[in-house]
This record gives sequence, structure tokens and C-alpha cells, in this order.
Amino acid sequence: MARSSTAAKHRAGNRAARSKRESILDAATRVFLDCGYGDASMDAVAREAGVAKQTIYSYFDGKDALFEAIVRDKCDQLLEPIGMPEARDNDPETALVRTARRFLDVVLAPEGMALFRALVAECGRFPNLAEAFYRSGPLLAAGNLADYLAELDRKKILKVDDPLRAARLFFALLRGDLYIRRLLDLDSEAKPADVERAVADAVRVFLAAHARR
Amino acid sequence: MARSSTAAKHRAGNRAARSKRESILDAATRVFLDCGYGDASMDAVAREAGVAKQTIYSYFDGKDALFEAIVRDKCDQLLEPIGMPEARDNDPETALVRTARRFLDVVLAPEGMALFRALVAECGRFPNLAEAFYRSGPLLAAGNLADYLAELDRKKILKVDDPLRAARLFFALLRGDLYIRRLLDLDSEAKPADVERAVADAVRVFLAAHARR
DNA sequence: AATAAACTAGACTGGACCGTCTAGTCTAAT
DNA sequence: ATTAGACTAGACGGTCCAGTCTAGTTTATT
Repeated sequence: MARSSTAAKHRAGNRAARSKRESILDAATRVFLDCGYGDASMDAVAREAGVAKQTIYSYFDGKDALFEAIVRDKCDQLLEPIGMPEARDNDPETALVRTARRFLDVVLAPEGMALFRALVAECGRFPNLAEAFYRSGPLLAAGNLADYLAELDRKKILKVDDPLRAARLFFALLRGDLYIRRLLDLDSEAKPADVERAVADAVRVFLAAHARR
Repeated sequence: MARSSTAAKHRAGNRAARSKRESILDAATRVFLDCGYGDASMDAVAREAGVAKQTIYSYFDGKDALFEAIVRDKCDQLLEPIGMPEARDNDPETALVRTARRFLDVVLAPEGMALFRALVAECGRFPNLAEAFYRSGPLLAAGNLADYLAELDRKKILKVDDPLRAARLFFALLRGDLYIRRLLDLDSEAKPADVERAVADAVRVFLAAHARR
């Protein structure tokens, strides 16, 4: 009973084991996000990680579990900046521009796109992953912005009747056409000028819609 | 030379051959859009179509070609309504609401979502398909709306400096949060009430941003 | 009726890949 | 030095699947 299996020890986490685990996760992230779940092979992950295939199976229960692990990892790591509440400012334009830039930087980055594409492709197989992503990404970001918008409304700086809906609309504006084009991989990477223009457009429209008369 | 192969005849299109071809396309559409390219098997398509596997290969060159055919088919068929210019109206709200409903009805419908998901998943393998979709869907729709917006600007009904950008922003607003949730399959189908609210929100914000002062 | 083309059912090939297993090596602690 | 656990390299079984092939049946045309 005190007999702890190899896998259990790994999960507990030695020093060395942790680094090996991480190099597997790193390699798996590259392979999965490059090829997608279906076309990624465990042999490719092993090769990429410089590790024997058996080792992967001693750290993870299987392909599904490995995929789940890398997705949750990337979600935490990638979405953390857009989950943090933005520094608030009495000038809404300043704050909105800051929020918008941070959002697009994460979301349009190659890794962010690859993660989202993988989730869209596999949302049938891993519905809980899609849910987790949505909650720790779009939903959290909208919630934080909504709080700020409510504050601006209380201070009579803007007119925001339904802060959460308004926040969602703001992010929708922000994604705009760029997001669709990136999703379909029509642009290899968003140019900073395009991002800046998307930010400016979204902020302008949003402020026009919520200006105090 | 006058020797025409079976496949060539099929491509030319008998009466009977055309119906068989169509039943294959139908079945393939169901299978591919249900399972995705990777998990769809040619045996499943044959079974679903009530046809021998060989017959599929006499109408199509292979799995790739079949996938391309069904995607182009569905693009034409599905995006046709949103490509048609909307009846114009001097009251922008009426016209925008009509355009918006038609857009969301197509885009949020199960088939529209499945098509888009398949394209997102396979845009690496079939870049030209993604391009074709974008052109005959989002781009065409935005172009048509842009023409109308330019007209409204000329008539001094609205203020629209850059019609195409404005049109894109309108559709971005429209997709909003619903689209993300549907993409990740978090909602099985959009409720009419939600759609109606999304339409109203988008139109309201858009009109506020482009009102003549 | 005869003949050719189209179709069917199913076997088969070749290859990819998941997950397991074996045999042997390396490392660290006793 | 011994011993146990972690690791490696690679083989292997089992499954799945794209695409081909065979043999026999249906359909249509002459």
C-alpha cells in the first residue's frame, strides 16, 4: 500500500521528474498545436521531446490525457494576462485601448490561434476543455471589463445599461474581421498596424454607442 | 481517344449518374461535417450513400477531392442567401435588421457551423478552400452591405466614412459572443430569442456609431 | 437476345499509429 | 558493489483506414 507506482511518484513530482514532465509537455504542445489532435502521433511527441515513448506513458495515461494536459496548461498560461483586471482609469478611452491591445496580442498570436483552432476542431471529443477555455478566457475577460464599465456608469462617465452585454460586444468588435481571417489561416500573422486600427475602430464605435448625451 | 473513361462520363453527367453523384455528395456531406475530415471514413460514406466504395472512386479522385467537392458545394448553397444584396430601404434600421437576421440564420445554423468548423480544422491542409469560403461568405456579405452604407452616406442618412470597414464591424458585432460559444459547441443551437437580441444589439450600436449629428 | 458499361459486396494491400512489452543501460542510494 | 527504479531503443500486436482488385450482378442500349 505504501508501494507507490512510478506514475504516482511522477505525479507527486521530483525535481528531475518535473523537468522531464515539462519537456514532454513542451514537445506535446508543439506537436499537437502544429498538427492537431488527429494527426499528432505519440512517436512524434517522443522524438520531439527526446524521450522514449514509454516514458510519456509513465507520466500520462494516454494520448487523450496528454492532450488535455497541454490544453489546460496553455489555457492557464496564455489566458492569464487577459484574465487579470486592467488598471482602471477615469478616461475610458485609455483603459479600453489598453484592454483591447492586451486582448488582441494574446488572441491573435500564433499560439493563441493554434490553441483555439485545436479546441474548435476537437470540441466534440473534449467538451469540457472547450468549456474551461471559454470560462477562463472570453468569459473572464468580459466579466472584468463589465465591472469596470459598471463603475464608469455609476460615475456618470459613460452610459452602460447592461455592462456584461456591453463588454461582450466590445470584444466582438475587437475580434472583427481579423479574427475570422486568422482562424482560417488566411493571414500568417496579424500586422501591428492592422491590430492598432482594429483597436481604434472598436474603441471609437464602443464609445459612440455609450456616450452620455 | 474517343474512348471515354467511366469517370469522364460521370463528370460529363448523365441523368442517372448525376443523381448517384448527388447521393454520394449528400452522404459525404453528412459524414464529413459530422465527424470532421480526419475521422470520416470512405467506408462510412459508402454505407451512408448506399453505394459501393468503388463507385465513390469512380466519381471522385479520392478523399481529398470528395472533401473539396462537398465543401465547395455547401459554400455555394449555404452562402448564396447572404451573398445576395438585400432589398434596400431608406430606413437603415429596417434594412440592417433584415440583413442581420439573414446572416445569423445562415451562420449559426448547425450546417453553417459544421462547415466553418471543418474549414478551421483543415485550413492547413486545404488553404484554397478557406480562401474560397471567405470570399464567397464574409467578404461578399461585407461588400454588399458596404455598397448600401455608401448609398446611405451619400443620401446623408448616415455618416459612414469607410463603408467596407463599417460593414465588417457590423458583422463582427453581430457574431458577438454567440458565435464563439457556437464554435466551441457550448450551445447546441442558438435560441431565436438570443438571435433576436444579438440583432437588436448590433443594430443599435452600429446606428449609434454612425448617426448624423 | 447479346453486349458493354455501371454497379455491388467484399476481400486485400500497404501503411500509420496507439499502447504494450522486452531487454538492456544509466543513476543514485544503501 | 549491489540493488531498485527510471529511462532508452526498438519490436510487436491489434486496429483502422485509403485505395485497389476480383468476381459476380444489374441496367441499358442495340
